[in-house]
Amino acid sequence: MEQAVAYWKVRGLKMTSVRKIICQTVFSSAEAFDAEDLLQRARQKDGLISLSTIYRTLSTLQEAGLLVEVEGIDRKKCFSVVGTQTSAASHVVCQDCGQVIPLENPCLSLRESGPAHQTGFSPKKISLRIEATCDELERCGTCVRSNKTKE
Amino acid sequence: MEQAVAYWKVRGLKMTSVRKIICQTVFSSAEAFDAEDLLQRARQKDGLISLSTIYRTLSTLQEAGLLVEVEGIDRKKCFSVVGTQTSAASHVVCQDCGQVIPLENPCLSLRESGPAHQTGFSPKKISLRIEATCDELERCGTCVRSNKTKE
DNA sequence: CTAAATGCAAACAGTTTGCAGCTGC
DNA sequence: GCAGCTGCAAACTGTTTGCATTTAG
Repeated sequence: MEQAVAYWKVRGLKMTSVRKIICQTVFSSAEAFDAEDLLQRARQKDGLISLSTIYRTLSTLQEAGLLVEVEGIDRKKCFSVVGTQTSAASHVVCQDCGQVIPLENPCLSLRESGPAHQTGFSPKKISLRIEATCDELERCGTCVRSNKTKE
Repeated sequence: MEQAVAYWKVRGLKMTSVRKIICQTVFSSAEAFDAEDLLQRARQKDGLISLSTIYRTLSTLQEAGLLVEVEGIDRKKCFSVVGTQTSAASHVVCQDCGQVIPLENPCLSLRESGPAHQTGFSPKKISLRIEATCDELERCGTCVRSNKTKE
């Protein structure tokens, strides 16, 4: 969050009230979210925020390296907050509820960049995407996560 | 190729001339391709083939487990022929020329399904996507692959 | 006061779908 | 001959963009 502010300040960009709200919402997310989700949640604080602003803000946060993009189950762009990882990210994408859960995977980059290098490429972003079904749904008929009692 | 024929036969579907052409084209591809690429190439054999048929055929080949989907650099759906791999696939996606190159990565699934399992999910598809830049382009100013002297 | 940010509506791109006619079996 | 396939054009969906207006610094 402070990093986002810093990023904007450095580039001579403005910290507006809308951006503040979006940032607060973004950085309090445990899972990945798509633009629509974020709009929903941000509008609870300011009902006028528009989708385009959401997209624009997500772009800059991504450029700032504070978010990574993941493809959701329905091909939507999803975003998740990056921790300390450099350029590699792992996510589980649930086929049942569509939820996208970040996974710790500290050595992914180390492990996987080698082979790519050997084929004549320099890896820039590595992402592991695991599409999966929810065990709980399988057992109980409902998936706790699908009711989005989140945050 | 024979597998595709078999798949259709089993399901009571037809082997048409259009499908034959599309299959030939698909299964002679060294790299991943998107619908447009495939249309291009298939039309060299039959100038009337339509995009919708391409999409529809790609879908069934994917259902048949003969193709996997990868996200291209421009967010297009790309497809690559699966070898013997089960449910895991690795690709390098070149940021420079957009080409998508399949990577051998025999143990990916073994290595990566564990952690997902522990979080309460059963992995169904695992895909490793490495977005990279082309070393050659970096050195020489042109990327051999970008002129698509392929196949 | 000026450059940047916003909301809105319109534009876009890739993909999917409905339908009338054609084709394999 | 009937189920399934095809091409076309139209519909869709998520995302991006142009523009007139507002706002931070």
